[in-house]
Amino acid sequence: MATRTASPRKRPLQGRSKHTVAMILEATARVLTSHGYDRTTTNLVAETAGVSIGSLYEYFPNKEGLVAALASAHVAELVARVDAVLALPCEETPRAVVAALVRAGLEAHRVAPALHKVLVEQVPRIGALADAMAVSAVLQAKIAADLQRRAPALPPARVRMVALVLETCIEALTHRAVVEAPDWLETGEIEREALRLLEPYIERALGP
Amino acid sequence: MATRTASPRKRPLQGRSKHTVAMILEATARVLTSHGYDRTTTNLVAETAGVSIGSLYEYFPNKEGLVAALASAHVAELVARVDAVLALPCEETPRAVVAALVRAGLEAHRVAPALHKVLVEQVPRIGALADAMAVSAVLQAKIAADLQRRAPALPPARVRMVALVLETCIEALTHRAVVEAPDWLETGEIEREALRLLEPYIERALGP
DNA sequence: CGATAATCCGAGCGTTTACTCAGCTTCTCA
DNA sequence: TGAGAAGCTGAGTAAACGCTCGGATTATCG
Repeated sequence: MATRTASPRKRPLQGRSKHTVAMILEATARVLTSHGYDRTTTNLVAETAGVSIGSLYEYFPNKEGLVAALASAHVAELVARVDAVLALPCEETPRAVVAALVRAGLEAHRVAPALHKVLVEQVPRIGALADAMAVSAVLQAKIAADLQRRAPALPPARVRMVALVLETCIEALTHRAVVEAPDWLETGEIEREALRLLEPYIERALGP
Repeated sequence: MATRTASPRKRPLQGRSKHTVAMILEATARVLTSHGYDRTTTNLVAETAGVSIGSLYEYFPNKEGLVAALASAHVAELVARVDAVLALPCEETPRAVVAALVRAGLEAHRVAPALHKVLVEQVPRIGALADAMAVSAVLQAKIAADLQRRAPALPPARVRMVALVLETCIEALTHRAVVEAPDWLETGEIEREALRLLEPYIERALGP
């Protein structure tokens, strides 16, 4: 079983192996959503991808590595979206920024709700997976920095708390929508309600 | 491995066996917090409890059963606390009810934050565990019913949405505090901030 | 073309671990 | 007090599954 800490593996150089890696990741996502984390075996992933188990282990150190790759792709996308929002000009009202953050969180989960559900509910947050899935701290720091920039007068401790609340609620509402009612992701109902919750909060927190 | 669906086992009748079961559950909690879910083996639990593995399987159908017992105890406590809050007289303001709900959520997690952290982060929500850990829907229904009682004029769909937001945010903030800053559970800082967020929201939602 | 590197293959090894069972000990109660 | 019920024991079983390894196949390039 081993569970070694993600040892370095061969990197795909030729187009052939790049394709193989892509197939493996795609298969991982498919197996994960259809079988769940526990019943996802490396052999099944390889078979589903149409490659041999040996090839799989050329590029991924272990089962964790497969899932971590998917998770960090998602995390990277989310971070990118948030960065884009926080690059908005300083003149934007806090409401607008919050609205954009909510939208960013929701957009990032529209792609593959079923996969996200498995990731959230079944994948144990330990080892490499823990790091891969620990976005919240990063996002909170980014949001806090941005808030501080827009409201320099506020004490940093206060800003951090507000960032925590914002990030926590956006993530929670997004995930609830993903796991309990994917429809609401489409209709935008969750988005509207999140704003009803967070806009007054941010106005009071930053405003006079 | 099997993973059969929680088959019925012997129930502890004499005081001796009741004590054994208690020891096993206590050991489960200890091993869970110190080793994590994956590294929690039934043999280790039995050893830690000071009983034989055979005795363990007299009372618990499988590994899931152990964890499910802990989880549903926690869930039962939480539900009881929420029920107590919702039994408050109708004259109470919505703010007061929300404050009480926040407090209930936080109180229920003060007992064993480390255990809750493992339960939330590492235990896969599948099979028996899924049921055991699916409180949110139940709580939302209870909260919705109460809100409707206090504001009969509101459309049911709207009430359900508000209940979802309330329950989601309380749980999320509570869990964040548990896993990221158990201190804030004690200081009451999280509680105050949660109210700053939720009181304006509920007033607008129920009010004129 | 020949040589070297990159890629791919898949049977099977070794370990882990949930769980059983046959027999022993302790309790209950008529 | 003794017979049956309840409880306890722990070495052993069986099966799952992650992962390796020796070797075949294909690409790259002088």
